[in-house]
Amino acid sequence: MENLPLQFESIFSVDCVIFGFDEGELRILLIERNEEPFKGWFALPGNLVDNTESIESAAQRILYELTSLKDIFMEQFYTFGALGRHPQGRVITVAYYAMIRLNGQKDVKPITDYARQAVWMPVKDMPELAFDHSRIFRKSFEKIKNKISYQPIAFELLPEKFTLTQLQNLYEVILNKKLDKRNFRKKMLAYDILKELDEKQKGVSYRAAKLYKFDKRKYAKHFNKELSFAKE
Amino acid sequence: MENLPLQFESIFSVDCVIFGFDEGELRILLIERNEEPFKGWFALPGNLVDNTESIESAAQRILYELTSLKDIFMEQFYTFGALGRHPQGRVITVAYYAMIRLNGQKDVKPITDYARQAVWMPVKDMPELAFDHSRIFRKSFEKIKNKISYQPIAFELLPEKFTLTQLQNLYEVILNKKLDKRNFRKKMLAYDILKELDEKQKGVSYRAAKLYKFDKRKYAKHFNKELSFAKE
DNA sequence: AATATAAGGTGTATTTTTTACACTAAGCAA
DNA sequence: TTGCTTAGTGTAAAAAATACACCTTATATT
Repeated sequence: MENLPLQFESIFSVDCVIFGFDEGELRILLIERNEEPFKGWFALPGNLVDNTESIESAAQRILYELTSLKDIFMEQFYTFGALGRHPQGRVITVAYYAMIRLNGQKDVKPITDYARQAVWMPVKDMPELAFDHSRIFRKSFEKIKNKISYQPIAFELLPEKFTLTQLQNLYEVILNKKLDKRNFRKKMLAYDILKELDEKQKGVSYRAAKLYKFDKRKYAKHFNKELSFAKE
Repeated sequence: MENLPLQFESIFSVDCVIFGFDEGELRILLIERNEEPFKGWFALPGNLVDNTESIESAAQRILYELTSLKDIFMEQFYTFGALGRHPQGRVITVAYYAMIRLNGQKDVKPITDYARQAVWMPVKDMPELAFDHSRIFRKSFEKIKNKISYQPIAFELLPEKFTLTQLQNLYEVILNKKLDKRNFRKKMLAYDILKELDEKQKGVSYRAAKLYKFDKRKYAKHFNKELSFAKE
């Protein structure tokens, strides 16, 4: 952090891993590149950070330009700076992830013509991505997998009103394992962060389930405390 | 990650938060700056990353130049890129932390003259640091506090042979709370990552305690599995 | 109207983990 | 030998995690 020339330039970028959940499927938001290198490849939405903006606001701006999504809260999870990661030179990228609600369809359309399209790609169908984006994606996935185990972040992916079964499905998809229905419900309800609504599912061809809402206030109360050794 | 000029420059830096534990006290490694800005202030060891080195190796090199420490395994924990963090312009810093063993004294001497000295500063006596380094330090401390709660990383700070009481003291210092002796020992031993030695403490003016060693192989075995929801 | 279908919803017993809690043992020093 | 200081130990109670199976309810089908 020293010996600086009085003026300097920087090449930083941000890349965004945006998770969505739809029809029981976990998806992430990709763009199809319309520029070399990797023209025609899928990539994470990402671009260069200006020297006049914070990294966070760059992430917001870039995500908007490439997908039309606005006001998404993203969390930084790792910075990638290996030497060979961009064919044209040294680029260090700060990676962010977010989990968002796909109410029916969120329109995702690039505003610049620099991405040909933006798509919600099912995680299970992920192609090889441009640059080292596959690696970035894998790291983000580990991150949320880990985080969901001790913090109920999964709500951010669900519609505002959801059933316990939907919630469980989401956990099962992210953790990639079956969970016991009774134990799952017991545990979730014991956390006391769900509000049971007087409403039921509609339009299903079987018995409709009760709907729940996530209760932010209670969540904040409970999940400031930590686990395991810190518990005592 | 696009529209790159064919050549470009970067101003990245790394900052290192190195934890040590000595005489029951948690310390971190600081340098006293010998250059403007913040000449005479204490700061985290850090400097600019060359375009020809990976961030990790830059961290190694810089730590060596400023403190003579070599071959320290550091873990990246956050990237700081707020606009005003360096008075001369935009600098994005990737921050690393490490926990190391202070066998008696590790010599810490700057090799460049760009730091006047390097010191092991007790965490409880920390002065306000240069730039936003106080903030970086606080974030690193939260990180290890959190991590120690589910992974026994504390061993890295202790001498190779240590007593259970020393280990407990360290936990207490990091977590900033008293732990129950019997429960602590029970839990630690139950993890089955300690090797009991046939040796005792020497040179103490009271009953000598048994010495233990950390068993890396067993550690690796146990701590690949995760907690809580992932347990089932 | 009766039946089939598909998911919703519920409880208990067992095991494991966490917590709370206090005294004796050993070694050194005076 | 006595006193001082830390080492070292066990048990009971509470809480949390797990394993496990059937009846209920809404809709669709005949």
